[in-house]
Amino acid sequence: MATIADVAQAAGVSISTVSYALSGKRSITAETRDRVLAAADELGYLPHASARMLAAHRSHIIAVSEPVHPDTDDAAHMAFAMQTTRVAREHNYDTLLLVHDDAFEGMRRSAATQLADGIVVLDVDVDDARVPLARKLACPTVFVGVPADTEGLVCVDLDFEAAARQAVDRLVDAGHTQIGLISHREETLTRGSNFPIRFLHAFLAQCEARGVRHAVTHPNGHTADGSVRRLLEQLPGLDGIVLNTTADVASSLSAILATRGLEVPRDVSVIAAGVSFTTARFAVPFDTMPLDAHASCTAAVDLLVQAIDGAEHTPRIVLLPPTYIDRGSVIARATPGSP
Amino acid sequence: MATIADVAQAAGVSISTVSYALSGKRSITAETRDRVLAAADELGYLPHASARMLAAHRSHIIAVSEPVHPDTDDAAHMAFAMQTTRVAREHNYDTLLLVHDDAFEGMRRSAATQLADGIVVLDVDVDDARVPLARKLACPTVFVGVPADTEGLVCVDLDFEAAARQAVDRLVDAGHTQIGLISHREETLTRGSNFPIRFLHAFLAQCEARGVRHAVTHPNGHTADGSVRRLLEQLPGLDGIVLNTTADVASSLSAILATRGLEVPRDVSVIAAGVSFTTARFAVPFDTMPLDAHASCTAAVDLLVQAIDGAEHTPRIVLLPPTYIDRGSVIARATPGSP
DNA sequence: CCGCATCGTCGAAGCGCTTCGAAAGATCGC
DNA sequence: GCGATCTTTCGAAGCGCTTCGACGATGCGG
Repeated sequence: MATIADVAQAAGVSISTVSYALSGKRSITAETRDRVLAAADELGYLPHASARMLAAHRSHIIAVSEPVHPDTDDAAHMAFAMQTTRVAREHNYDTLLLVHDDAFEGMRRSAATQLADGIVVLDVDVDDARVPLARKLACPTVFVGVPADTEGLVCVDLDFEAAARQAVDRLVDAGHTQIGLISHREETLTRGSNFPIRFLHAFLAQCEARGVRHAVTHPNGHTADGSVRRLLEQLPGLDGIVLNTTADVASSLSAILATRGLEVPRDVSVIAAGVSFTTARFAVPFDTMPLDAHASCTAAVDLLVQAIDGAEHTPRIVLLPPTYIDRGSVIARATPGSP
Repeated sequence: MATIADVAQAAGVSISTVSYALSGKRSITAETRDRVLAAADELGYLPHASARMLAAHRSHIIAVSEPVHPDTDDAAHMAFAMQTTRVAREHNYDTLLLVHDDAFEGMRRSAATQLADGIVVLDVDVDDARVPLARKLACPTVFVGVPADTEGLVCVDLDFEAAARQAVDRLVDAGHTQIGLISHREETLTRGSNFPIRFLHAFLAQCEARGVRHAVTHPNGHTADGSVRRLLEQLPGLDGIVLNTTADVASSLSAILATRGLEVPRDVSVIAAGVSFTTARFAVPFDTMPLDAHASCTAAVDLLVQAIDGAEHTPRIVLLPPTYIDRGSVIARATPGSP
């Protein structure tokens, strides 16, 4: 491998001149620069990565922490990791993949050894162990997803409130008249993230605004059993359900509706909004408004690179507009009075 | 961040003593070593990654080249990348993820800058551009999958011949009497990889050995159209099909059989063997014997780490025993004469 | 025509670690 | 009891790069 010294010799200049000619950090005569560039090209010179890292105090590597939660599916994981990698390359960063147990331990390691300049935390849990870790790491970190306690963090996530409004609008526009929201469990609302609460409030507000009958329920177990019962008590003519809940509750919904002779979408339309799991593999796939991998990873990497480059890295939550994915679980209802 | 000098000072020894105490590369008195370890622990010392890389001429990073071919699905990609990462960690290596275009360019870059100590090439194409690249890179490389020209390469792949034999055995054991093989296109056999040929020979040999009627056909387009016609001409009572072909031909099979009133598995059983794509999402999912991510990535990383550590890295093809994945496309046939 | 910027280039000092050779003690045989 | 040998530790030389300060050369105004 050619070193910078080889290039310097070939171009008849000093090592520092080569460095400046290649980095452009000091002015160099055009003629000299061309000679250096030609020599570098000739020799196929590429700077030795670790030497550069050591001297420049910068690795140009971003760590991607990706535990593989059973809730999310592999294809979704891949999409996020890949997007992060793709965007990172555009900023001239490589990505180190940290999976499973190493998603946690690797964060500590790559930060402490200064292997990574920054960290992107994927597949964030409400009560994620990587949150306190990130706080004490002294390494720029961006979360894709919002945990319960966001104190001091930079997070990118779906705009929950917009998702709630859009879900209500979809149903109302399609002629639904009685809409139920299956939210998170009570405990989650009280001691967990404030995002389920914000979703809930936006849902209520939008239902009021559109003048549609509605009801809200919180599951008490891991199925939608009680929730469906309570919704039907309040809204006997229930024809639309919005899900902003956990994967197990959501996946049980179709079967539970079936026990009451209700079928999706024939009798009830369903939209899963602001959920982090995929609904594609459900027996009946639901329309959903997920966190978009492309948009969120682009935003996350942009924020991270800014932070690494010393621009501001103040704690904040960046909310991205939802994208609606139609899987056929919402159909138009004849409005009362129509044929 | 604490440096080795801090540890040395705290332990009251020289820098080199700390280095040797931590690496174990020279003998150090137990008492001294304990003092050093205690000091390192106390200070939370972890060696600076790039300094170590530079001095030791080793990055402890493995690059994972993963273009994302449309043929393979995302979940499969993820499985391979993750397994590679997991196994690499067990050897104390981190993985750099190179995707899309960068799967190629990144290989060159990470090898030339000595960012990576070795490369794992995933999702290998028959005629893969990364093959000639790997040859001139002077960086240990292992392919997971077998390209057409394997000259000078280290590859890990499925044992095609065993897969062919096992496919025939399955069908014969389940009472099938007329088995057809849909192989690759003629051109592929003549100028491409020799693995389709080896599969074909093993298929023929096993059919002879089991004394079952059989026929072979090569598709001429991108569907199984002509192949099915030719097979039925030679075997009017065709009841089993083995696929060792491309994704597009395989995915067209069910529909083409349907035009002749044949249904899988009611009338014809199907096994896809030694194919690199997934059949899980086909309208009718086929039983398959794919390259196992866990086994192949483990083997690949083991080989790679050996090569990096200076043990032998002689070109070779490592073939792994196939695993049968049952998706219900093979059912038992009543043998002639049975009720 | 001299002093003072300005510009382009160079030399050298690190960055934090590994590793070689050697020094200093300890141990042993004769 | 003294040289030979072995053990344990140290000092210093890099690894290949970035970057700071300095230096000679040029251009300018007074």
